[in-house]
Amino acid sequence: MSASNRKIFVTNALPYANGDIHLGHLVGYIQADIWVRFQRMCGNEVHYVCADDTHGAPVMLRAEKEGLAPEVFIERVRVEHMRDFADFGVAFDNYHSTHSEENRAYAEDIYRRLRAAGMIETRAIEQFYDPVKQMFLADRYIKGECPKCAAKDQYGDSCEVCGAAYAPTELRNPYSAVSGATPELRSSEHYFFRLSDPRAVEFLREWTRATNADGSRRMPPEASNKMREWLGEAGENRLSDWDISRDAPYFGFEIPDAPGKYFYVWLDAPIGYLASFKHYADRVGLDVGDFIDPARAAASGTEMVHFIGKDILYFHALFWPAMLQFAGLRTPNFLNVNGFLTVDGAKMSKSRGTFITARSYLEQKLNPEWLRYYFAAKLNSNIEDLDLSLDDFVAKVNSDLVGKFVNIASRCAGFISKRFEGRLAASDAAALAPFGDAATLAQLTRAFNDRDYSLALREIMRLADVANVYVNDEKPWELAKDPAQHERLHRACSTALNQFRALAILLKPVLPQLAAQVEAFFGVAPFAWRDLAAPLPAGHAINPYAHLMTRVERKQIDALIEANRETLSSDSRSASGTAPASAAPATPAAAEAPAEAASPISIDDFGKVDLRIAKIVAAEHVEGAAKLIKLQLDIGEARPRQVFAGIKSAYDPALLVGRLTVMVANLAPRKMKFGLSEGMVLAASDDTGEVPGLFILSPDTGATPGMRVK
RNA sequence: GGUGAUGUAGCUCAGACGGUUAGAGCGACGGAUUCAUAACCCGUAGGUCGGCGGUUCGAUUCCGCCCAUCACCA
Repeated sequence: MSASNRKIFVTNALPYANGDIHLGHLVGYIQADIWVRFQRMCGNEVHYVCADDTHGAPVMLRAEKEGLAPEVFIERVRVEHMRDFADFGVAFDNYHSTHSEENRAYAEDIYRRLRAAGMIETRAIEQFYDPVKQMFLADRYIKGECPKCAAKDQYGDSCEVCGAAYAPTELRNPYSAVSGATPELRSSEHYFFRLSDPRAVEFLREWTRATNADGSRRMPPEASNKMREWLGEAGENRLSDWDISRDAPYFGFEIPDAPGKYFYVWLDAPIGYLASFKHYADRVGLDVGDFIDPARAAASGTEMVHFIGKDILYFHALFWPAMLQFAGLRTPNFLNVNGFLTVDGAKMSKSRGTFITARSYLEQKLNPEWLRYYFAAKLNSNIEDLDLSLDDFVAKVNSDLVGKFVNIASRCAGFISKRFEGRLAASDAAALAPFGDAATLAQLTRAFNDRDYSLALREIMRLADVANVYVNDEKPWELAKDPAQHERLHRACSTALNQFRALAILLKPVLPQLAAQVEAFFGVAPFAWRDLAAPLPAGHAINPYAHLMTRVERKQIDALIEANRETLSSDSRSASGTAPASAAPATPAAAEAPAEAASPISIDDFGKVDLRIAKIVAAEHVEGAAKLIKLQLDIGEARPRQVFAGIKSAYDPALLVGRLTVMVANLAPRKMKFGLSEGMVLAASDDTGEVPGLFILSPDTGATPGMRVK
């Protein structure tokens, strides 16, 4: 890494707006989030954005099935996705939508530039058409009998029974999966991006092989192998042109100067990275040009890094760089590619209950940081699949995080609080040496930067062992019995706590919530990487220790699996599953009595509370307030209400803007140190403190600001 | 069918540009300890490094074939 600060634009693949976020998605998001947090801790400037990928036939048909306008449907999904990511600590600076004006503008602009560069051509193609539904059908919407083995109800691309692959036109007795009608072949004019153009092939061959200005590679070696395979040898041309248009009806953007033709969802999806970035940059006053104009990006040294799954490598390694290049925009510096998630060595399965949604994980009261740690402990920079072994998950979290890491503070803090008035002594430099060792820190820094988190965590856990051995050798419990050893006790516990502090700093990219608790325990400012340089000095006051993390129990995991198990009869939960989690079967954990309900009140009592749907029109941090976010809430009044909400620990203001929530509108205004608070927003939290987090409420789609809640 | 990746202790994974007794964590077993939400510490057992062949003084590490798993392509 260079000494000067890096300026990095980071994206995660856009999740499709037709289903819940599940643990498989989270691998890539957690991987990217850890990287972003690490870069920021090192003082680098990072802009981290994402968005929902909203266009295409699946969304259109799904919304129709639910009786909603697609715009309404995708907004509902977007809010769910944002909440899932936020709850797992994936802290985007912005979470936008591909169905946005920014994206339309970029898509049209890029298309026009590609057309001007001679990279677009039109061609008539023959495709199945559903005469009842009056739409062209993608391969997956055509079913019929396999031409090889005659198995019934096979999809248009391959047979699940005999494995044969074929074209949809080869199916016997084809029918539309949408309407059941017999499809007819029709011709239609399509628009193509000329990937087979020698200029594109040459560019991609070069782009894959070359490195960035600083000599770093553009993608993992496995990915460039794949690219070579796709591109073929020099002189060879294996690429075919890319069909970027779809006929109406289609949910998407109409192609300029082509009535009735729409951009294929994959054309505008990656452009959504730029759109989300623009949406964010406009808000915070950042100049997008420094990041997307090739000359200016080179001049200012900005980087663009994408985190994607291996299933979409083709789009990001071929189409996307080619699109950017021929539209005169900067190309990515790095594509990080992650593999798929398996559970106990097998593909995620709904019937086995291993298709685990992010929401169900949270509802079973599992700590998101457990999963962040587990994924990090197994992630490296290559494209291999990652296995979530449930027994291993329990063992690793309990042993590493609770048994080793948290235990260090737990076994020493009491002595400092009880005997030394919460103040540290000077530390034993020799015992701290392994934690400040230059070679070790360089290795850890490199491991995080290279996304080799498993290596980093192995090394960090080695250091945790060092700390536990130190405590064992010093035996503070014996020192405590001997008044003559008073100073030695003080020094030993102070040293161990400084060892613990170093570990917490190193773990912060992975465990931001836990690190925040440790920062509060030590009463210090948010940890940065440079804090590793020096321990807390003698005299530093710490706060009383509160237990930092509980253990996972196998029965919690069993309950999670049970909650995700889908039986054949429960088709209320569709394949893409946005069914409310309350539909999950009762489980031991779910059946546990919630906190005692308060004593009954009359309906009149309740009526005194004026609850309103409120739209968050602005949100910002409050200077000097540890817990507060300042919100401007639109409840249909002439002027938005100003409300201070104690939700800073759980929400990023940027992600709140635009959300609907519920507020108490007739609460007496209260003058606070930071200004007048004219109401309160409702949020849920676990009174026992066992489940971390704070959750504000969201109304179902359709509610509008000012509506009364009763 | 083609291409690629993976296959190392019971489990999850490191590692070796070919070279003395192949490593870690977890689990198991034994011991020690009680500060710590039974955590921690010390120790022991466990592997013919997927199979077969080749190159080599020597291969688990290189090459070929085969098997298994996964992915991509057609």
